[in-house]
Amino acid sequence: MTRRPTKTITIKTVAELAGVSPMSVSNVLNNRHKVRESTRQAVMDAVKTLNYSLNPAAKSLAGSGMTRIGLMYRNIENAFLSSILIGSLETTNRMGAQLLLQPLEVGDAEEVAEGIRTLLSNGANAILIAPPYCEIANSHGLTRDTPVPIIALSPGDDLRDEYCIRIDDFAAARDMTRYLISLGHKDIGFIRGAEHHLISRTRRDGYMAALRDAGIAIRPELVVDGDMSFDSGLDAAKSLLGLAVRPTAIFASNDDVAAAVTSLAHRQGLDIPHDLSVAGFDDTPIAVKIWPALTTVRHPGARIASEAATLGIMLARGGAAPAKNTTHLDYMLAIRESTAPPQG
Amino acid sequence: MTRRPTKTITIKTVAELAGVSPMSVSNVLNNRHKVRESTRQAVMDAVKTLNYSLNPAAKSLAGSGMTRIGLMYRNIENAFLSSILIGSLETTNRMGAQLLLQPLEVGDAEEVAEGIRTLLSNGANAILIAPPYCEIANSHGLTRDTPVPIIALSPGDDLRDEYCIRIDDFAAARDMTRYLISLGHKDIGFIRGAEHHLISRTRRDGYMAALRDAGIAIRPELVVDGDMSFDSGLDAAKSLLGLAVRPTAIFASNDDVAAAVTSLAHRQGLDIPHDLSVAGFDDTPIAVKIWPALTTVRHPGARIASEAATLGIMLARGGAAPAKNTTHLDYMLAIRESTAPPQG
DNA sequence: AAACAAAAATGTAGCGCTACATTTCATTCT
DNA sequence: AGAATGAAATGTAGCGCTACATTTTTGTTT
Repeated sequence: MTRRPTKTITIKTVAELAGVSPMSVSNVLNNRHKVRESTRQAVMDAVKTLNYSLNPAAKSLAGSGMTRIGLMYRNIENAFLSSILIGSLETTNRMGAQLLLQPLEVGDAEEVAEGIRTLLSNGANAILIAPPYCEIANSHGLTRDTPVPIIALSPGDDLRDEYCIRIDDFAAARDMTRYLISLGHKDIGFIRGAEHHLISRTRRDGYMAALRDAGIAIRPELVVDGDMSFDSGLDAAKSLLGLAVRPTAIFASNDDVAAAVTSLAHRQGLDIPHDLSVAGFDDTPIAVKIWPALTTVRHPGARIASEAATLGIMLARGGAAPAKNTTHLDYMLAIRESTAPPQG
Repeated sequence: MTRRPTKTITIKTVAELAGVSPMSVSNVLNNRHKVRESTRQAVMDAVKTLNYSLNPAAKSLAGSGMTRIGLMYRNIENAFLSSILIGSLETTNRMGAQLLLQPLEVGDAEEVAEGIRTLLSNGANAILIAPPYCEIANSHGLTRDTPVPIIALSPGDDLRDEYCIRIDDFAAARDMTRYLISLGHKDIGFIRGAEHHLISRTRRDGYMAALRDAGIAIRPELVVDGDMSFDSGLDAAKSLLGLAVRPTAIFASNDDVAAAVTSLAHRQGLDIPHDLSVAGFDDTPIAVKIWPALTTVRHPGARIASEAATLGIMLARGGAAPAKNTTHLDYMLAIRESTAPPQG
C-alpha cells in the first residue's frame, strides 16, 4: 500500500463487524434481493455502531452512476420560479440525485436548444424545464428525439413529446372568475400575461368561459395585456381604472400584477375590497405581504417541481413511464381579504 | 470483461486521441504541475472534439473526495433566506461541491446542535449557518471544537469561534438613518426585529448612533418591537402612526415590515413619501413590487452565501484560513421612491 | 561532450463500491 | 434418504480517476 493512510470506515469494516461479506452489507444497505432478516439486523447494528454511510462517489462509480437532473430556468427573482428551484433541490437532495442548474440569460429558442445540449453533455439523465421555456422548447420541437426524458413544469396546456406537471390553469382561472361572479361582480377586468405564452391564453380562456357560462357579455376593453411583471401591472391597472365604466373587480394573471393593481388602486384612493376586488394567481409569498391580503389561486410551485424531479429520477433510474404524460396537481382558491361583493 | 458494455469516453479515450498518457490528461485537466504547452494544447483539442469532461464520481473516489458543504436554514418563504439558498447552490454547483441541506423545524439551540451533528455524520466538510441560527449556535458554544469550519451568514456582529460573512449592519442602519435626517426628518420611527436577535440590536444601535450624531434627542416611543414579519410590521406601524406626534419617517428592519408600514399608511390615507417616508432593509424583490418602490439597504444575500460557500470549499479543500475571521461585504443604500423630505 | 539536475511524462496500484457469476445453504419433493 | 430447487451469501473483476514512484526527456553546467 503506497497510498495516503486511510482509517476510513468502509463497507468492509462493517462487514467484518457484522461477520458477513461486504456484498451482504451492500445488499442490505440498498435493500436489494432477499436478505435474511437475521443478517439484515446484524448489518444494521454494525452500521449503527460505526455510524456508517455509503460513499456516494464509490457507489456512483461502481453502480449505475449518480442520477443527474437538469433544471433550465430564468429570472430567479420571480417568486414562483424560486419556489420551483427550491422544490427541485429539496427533492433531488432527498433522493440522492444531483441537480444541474442551467440558468438562461435571454430565453429565446436558440438559447433553450443550447441549454438542453449543455445539460446533456454534462450528463443529465432527465431535464426539467421551467415555464415559460417548456412551452418554447416544445413549440420549436426541441423536445423531440432527446435521449433523456424532458419534463415541463407548469406549461399552459398538456404538451406533446414531453411529460408535464401542472395544474389545470383553465379550470383555476374559471373557478376564480366564477367566485368573483358569485360575489356579484359583473364587470371583471382581466390582466393577461405575455401574449405569446400559452399559459396566458389558457388562463384568459378560463376567465372568458366563466363569464360566458354566467351569461355575462364580455367587454373586450376589460381584458388588457401585461407580462407578469409588477410594472406591467401598473400600466394595465391604469388603463383598467381609467375606463368610463370601471370594473368592480380585477383578476390578474399573477400575484405581482395583482400587487401592482392594489398599489395603484390605493393610490387613487380606492378602498380594497370595498371599491375594488382584486384577485391574483400563484399564491406566492407576496400575497400575504400586501394589504389587504390577496385572494389568489394556490399554484404549488415547490410541489410541481418536486413531483417533476421525482418523475425525472424515476425515469432516469429505469422506472416505468407513467400511464399519462401529464400529471395534474390540485389547485385551490385562497380566499383572503382583497375580494368582496361590489359596492360594499 | 464481464460488465455491461460501456462506450463511455474516459480519460483514456482522450489520452489515445491526444497521443499522450492518461496521467497527462489528468494533469492538464486539473492544471497541475508543469505540463508542456504543446501537450496541454493537444489534450485540450482532444477534449474539445470528444466533448469530454471528468467523471466527478471517479475523481472524488480516487482523489481527496467530494467536498460537501452543509447549509442550515429555516423558513424559506423569507425572501432573504431564499436568496441565501440560491447563492449557496449556485456556488457549490459551480465549484463542484455538494450542498447538503439541513432545514430546521423549530429553530431552538437543541435543534441547531442536532442539525450540526447530522450534517457532520453526513460528511459535511464545512457548515454554513443562516441567520439567525448562526447567532444561536454561537451563543450556545455549538461552534467551538467542531471538526469542520463553521461559517456564519450575516450574523449581527463579528462572532468568535467561527467565520462570518456579513455586511456592517451597524453602519448600514446608521447611513440610512443619516440619509433620512439629511432629508430633513427629525421624528424617525424605527421598527426592530426580534428582541433576542443580535442583528436587531445592531441595526437599532446604528439608528440611535445617527440620531445622536445629529444631535437629535431620541424619543423612546419611536422605537417599537417587531419580529421581521409582515404582520408584526402592521402592529408596529399602527402604534407608530397612532402617536400624538407621529413620525415623518419610519425605518423598518426589513422589507416585509416596510411593506406592512406602507400598506397601513395607505390605509390611513397617508401619501408616501409626501406624508410619510418609509425605508426598509435587505432589498428583497418585494421592494420594487410595492408602490411606491421602497428605499432600502441592499443586503446581498446571494453574494454572502456565495462567498461563504467559496470560503467553506476552500477551507475544506485544505486552503489556508483567511487572515481575518470576518469578511465584510459592501452594502449600499437603494434610494427609491418611498422617501422624500417631510411635508413634501 | 559527458555529467548532472530539473522538468515532464508515464506506470502502478488502488479509492469504496456494485454487477454478475458462482458457491453455499435451507427447503421441498419423490 | 437423496435429488432437485431456489434462496441467500460470497468472490471476482472492474467503474474512471488520481497519488506516488518511476522513467524519460530536456536543459544546464563544467
